[in-house]
Amino acid sequence: MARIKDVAKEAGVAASTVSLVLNKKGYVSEETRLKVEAAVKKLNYIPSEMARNLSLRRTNIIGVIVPSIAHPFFSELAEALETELYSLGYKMMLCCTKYKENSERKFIDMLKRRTMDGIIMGAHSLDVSIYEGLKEPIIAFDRYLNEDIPIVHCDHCYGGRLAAEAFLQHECQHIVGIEGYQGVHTPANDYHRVFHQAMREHGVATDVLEMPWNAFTYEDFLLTAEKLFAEYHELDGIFGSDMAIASCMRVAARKGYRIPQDIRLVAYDGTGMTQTGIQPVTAVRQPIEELAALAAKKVVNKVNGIEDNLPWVLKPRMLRGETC
Amino acid sequence: MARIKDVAKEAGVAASTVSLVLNKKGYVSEETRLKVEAAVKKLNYIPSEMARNLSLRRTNIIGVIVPSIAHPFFSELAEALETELYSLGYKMMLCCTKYKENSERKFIDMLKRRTMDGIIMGAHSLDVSIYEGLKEPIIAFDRYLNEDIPIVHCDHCYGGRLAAEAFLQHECQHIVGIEGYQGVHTPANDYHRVFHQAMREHGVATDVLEMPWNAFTYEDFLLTAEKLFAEYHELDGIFGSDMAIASCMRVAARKGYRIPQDIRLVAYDGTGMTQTGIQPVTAVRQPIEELAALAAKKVVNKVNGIEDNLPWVLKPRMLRGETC
DNA sequence: TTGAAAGCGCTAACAG
DNA sequence: CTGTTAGCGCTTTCAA
Repeated sequence: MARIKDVAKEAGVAASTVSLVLNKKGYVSEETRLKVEAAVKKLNYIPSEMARNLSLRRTNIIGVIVPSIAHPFFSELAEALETELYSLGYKMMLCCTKYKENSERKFIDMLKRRTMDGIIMGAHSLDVSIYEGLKEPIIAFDRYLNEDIPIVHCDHCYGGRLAAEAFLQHECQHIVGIEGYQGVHTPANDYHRVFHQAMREHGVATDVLEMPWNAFTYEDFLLTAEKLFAEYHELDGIFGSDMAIASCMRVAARKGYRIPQDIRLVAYDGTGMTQTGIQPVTAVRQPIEELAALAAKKVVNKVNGIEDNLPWVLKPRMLRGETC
Repeated sequence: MARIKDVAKEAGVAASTVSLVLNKKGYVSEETRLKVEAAVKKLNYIPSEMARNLSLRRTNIIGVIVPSIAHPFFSELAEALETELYSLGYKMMLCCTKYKENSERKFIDMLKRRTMDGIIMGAHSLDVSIYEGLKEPIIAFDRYLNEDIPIVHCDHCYGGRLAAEAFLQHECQHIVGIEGYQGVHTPANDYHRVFHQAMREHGVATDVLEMPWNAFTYEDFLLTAEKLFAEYHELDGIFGSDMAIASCMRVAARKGYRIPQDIRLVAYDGTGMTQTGIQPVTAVRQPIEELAALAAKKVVNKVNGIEDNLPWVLKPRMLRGETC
């Protein structure tokens, strides 16, 4: 492996000059530039990023922490984040916490070790104490971590209202909401709160089925759907995340319910999966790409000590489907 | 930020001794160990990974290149890869090539710059020349890159036969296969080849609809499904990837086809999405977790110069659904 | 416009 | 068992 020294020797200049040429900094005469470029080509020189990182004290890596990536919401989010970070000159290191005891803490350790320059944190932490006093650049995605950590999220109150409006156009009597584990402190809890309140105001009965913590697989959701239909017999509406609704459709169909005649369904998230399959689902769509772009820009700005006045909250919108 | 020097001074020892303690290497007396540990705690010392990387010439990062992560197959794959890599002591850097011109080449450049120690390459490259003469550790996932790059993949010939058997239990006359862009050199092309051959041998007519290159979004698949039903009117069977089949279900339902009475569907991949929704899909399931574990182990072994005799090819299995 | 020299913060021979 | 020394390969003052 050729090093910068070798290139310098080959070109008959100093290493620092090679550095200047490579990074297009300072003033270098055309002549020496050409000599250096020729030497680079001849030796097939490729600078070591590790050395560069150490010298510059930055890696241009942003860590992204999510519970799971095998989940439509997080997979669309991760894709958008990666694309946006890439266009900002950063690479994305991914951590899925779901199956890994303590991995969240280890990831925060990496941040302190400067393995990455900053973090976008979207996992469902129960123990938020590890974020206390953290000086490194970090942005929360749809999670409350602490007062000092800014948080990018969707306007879930508005989302809850959209869902309520969809149901209120029909004559539902009893709607069950499938919620994530309530021990997680997230703005997303708002959409259920607002939804149930709106339904109550209109005299519609609602119930809540809470998912276990960190349950994100198809199996988890199918089990929950089974439980829901076993527990509630009079229901005529279900409100929950895309995965929850997809699983309920499966169980409802098996039990002979017709959708939407017997039972109405509204999904929250509105990822691509709601728009394929036999019946496209009526869904509240979170603006995933825009949220990701925002989070990426904000964390990069933070890394570079730039203040911005980008918004923190973006509005969802309704996707009209055939299930409500 | 405290450095190893500061810790050494605080503990009254040399930096190298601190290093030994931190990395649990060599022999260090209990007494000095305690002194060092106390100093570490007192100064709140966290070693810099960049310096470590430079010194060791390794980052413990594995790059994973896929076309898109917002796609059920790749998202399940990425999750499994990340989990496996994590358990082997590696971090995963992700690159989605779909929307990024030239990003594949840039990623290979990073490998040469030693930004990461190795790569698992699963994107749909058209230009395979960038892999020629590559000395760095790289494993291909379901892609032919060149003679020197080993490739982990599913036994697609067997998968094609499984799909054929599913259809042959019924009386199909005309089956259309939705295929990926054939310009990509991948073992996955085998399953269609084997499938069509088997159908021909049993006197069943088949046709092929080819997707454009790098088309992986829900919209891409919905367009293809529309095209399929516009082009073929007599069809009574469709074979394609999970996403293709999900989209066809949508269009078929809209056109009034009953599934499976009027039209039979078999999906290839068998990701979680096939098992939710109104009708669970009959699918050939690739052993994603096992493939990922294999690819991860192999790339790590390659990074460490270890020869292994782990298998390269794993068999898929049939998931019985309601669509065929 | 260029070069010498001093880091960046850690690891690893090697000597004692 | 511990300290000295010499890197790892690049960047960046600062002088010339």
